[in-house]
Amino acid sequence: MVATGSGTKSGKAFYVTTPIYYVNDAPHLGHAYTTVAGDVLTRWHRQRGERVWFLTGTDEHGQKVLRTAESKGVSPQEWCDKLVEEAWKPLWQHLEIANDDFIRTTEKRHTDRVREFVQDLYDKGEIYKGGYEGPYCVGCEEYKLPGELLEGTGENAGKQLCPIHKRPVEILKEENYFFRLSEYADKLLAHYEANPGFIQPESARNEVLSFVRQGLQDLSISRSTFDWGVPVPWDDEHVIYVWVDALLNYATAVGYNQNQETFDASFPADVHLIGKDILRFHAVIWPALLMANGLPLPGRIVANGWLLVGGEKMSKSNLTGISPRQITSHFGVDAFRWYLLRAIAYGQDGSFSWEDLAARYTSELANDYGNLASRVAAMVGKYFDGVLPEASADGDAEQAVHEGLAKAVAEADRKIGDDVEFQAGLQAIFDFVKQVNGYISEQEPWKVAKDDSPEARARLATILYTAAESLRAVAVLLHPFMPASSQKLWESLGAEPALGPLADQRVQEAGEWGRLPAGSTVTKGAALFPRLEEQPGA
RNA sequence: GCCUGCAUAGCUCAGUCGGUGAGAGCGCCGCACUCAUAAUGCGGAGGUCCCAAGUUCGAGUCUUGGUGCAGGUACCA
Repeated sequence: MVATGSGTKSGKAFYVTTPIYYVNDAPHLGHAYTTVAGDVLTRWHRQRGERVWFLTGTDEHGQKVLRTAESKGVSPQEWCDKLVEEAWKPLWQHLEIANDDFIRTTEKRHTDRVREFVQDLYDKGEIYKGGYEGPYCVGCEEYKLPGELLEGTGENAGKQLCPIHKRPVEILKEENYFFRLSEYADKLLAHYEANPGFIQPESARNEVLSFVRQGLQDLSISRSTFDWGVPVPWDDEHVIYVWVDALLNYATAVGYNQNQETFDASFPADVHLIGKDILRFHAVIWPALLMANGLPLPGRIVANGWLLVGGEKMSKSNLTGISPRQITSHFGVDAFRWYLLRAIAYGQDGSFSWEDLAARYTSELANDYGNLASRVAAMVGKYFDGVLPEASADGDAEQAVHEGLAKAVAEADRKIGDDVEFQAGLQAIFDFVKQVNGYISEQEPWKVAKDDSPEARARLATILYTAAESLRAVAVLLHPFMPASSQKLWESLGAEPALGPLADQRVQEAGEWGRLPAGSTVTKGAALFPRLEEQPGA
């Protein structure tokens, strides 16, 4: 857990969540994608000086976990403990995820509050006991909708068949508790209407709109066929439906019904980051539950797309592809974090490939960015003995760089901090890197260095200061994405003695020209992103 | 089946209200340069804008049909 920004503002924290991941198996690329996005978003806001709360965690109840545990011959709690401690938490640590809390739905701080929340709804008349009767497939172990059934033929003539198992379904009846979701359709639509940015991206919003416009049915929120879950407070025969249990983590983790002060300081979330597979739960059921209990609604739900690996969809049921650690062991954690948000427009589906990562790494990280840092540090060392000189001869070329930086900072802050569009923000930052490379090539400091006249020395000093000061800003802007390499650059520029720790640098001030003082000690360290020659088979 | 969205250079994608010869990055080819991680800068080649018909003075951009792909069609999560 990492400390939040020091620039505490009065009022509510900027509260961001990832989904709590279902611990049926080890984390894969898709989980890492959403979690990295949340980490970058919150790190960005911390560097804006805001108080931030970043929550992630695990969803541990439900039939699937129970079954998996049984098949492994352990209790579900043991199974969850093992995965959380040996797979999930270590991966987030490895990826430098600076979450402020990690909630597990099996924790007492969660389960007690869930029971209270559901009891409240029950007391308010939002929950009623009802029966569900419908066609049930024994093979699938779930109810089917009448519309998806097939007409039987031959020996099954006249019967209806499960579309998957092609076996006759049985009509089963089960008693359940239902939440009056149907009464919230209009209220939800009104909220979507009044808050156009509530669901991002636009395509996700449209899907939710068309779904809710068709009308909503009440939601069964209890299960009685298995017991791995939170018992319904007034009826031990039932456990609370895992999704209701899971969604409530966003409230229970920040002190719902436990610590009003903490709760008010965080809740509701400003941004719920999710994968589009769980859009409906977050954009429909979750707000309805909050409305029913008189709680405020989140700022927005931002859904990311599918990650396609080798042309195949990456999902919880399809674990094909590459593990996060395989990638980081070759390219490093920074490059991994950067690539996910650089290569794919957040919200759209995107393909991940080893080849593309290798190509972008070489071109953008090694050649453009890393090499820029390298050439600048080398020249300050060679021509000024590693002491950053003063810029005393600014001209039009320098002015263009100053303006380019201001523009890059404004664009990046708007795209990343406000719009949750990482790709566009990174684009702005890397366009600036390209501009600085161009500036150096045009100014040809290595030629200016051959002239010993005072005028030439002043020009040379100005060129190198301009380049180094540009890098200072880049280190600040890239820190949320690539903490380790940015820190290396910060040290290489000798920025810390005068400016303080990198994590404390404000994005708002990153574009102010001249922050890195002349006299700073510039050292050329190891390459930020060494070229990777091999093409190891994935 | 029904609903929605997408199909633009080798690859990944941008193309606003329809209008001068269709764009970017990467890759490829050439030139310049040598401070730097054989890096950088400049230039070039490369496209029947999925197919067909239609509206229009004019369509990648609108309409209809077709083909292909993706997603949704609620309580596994």
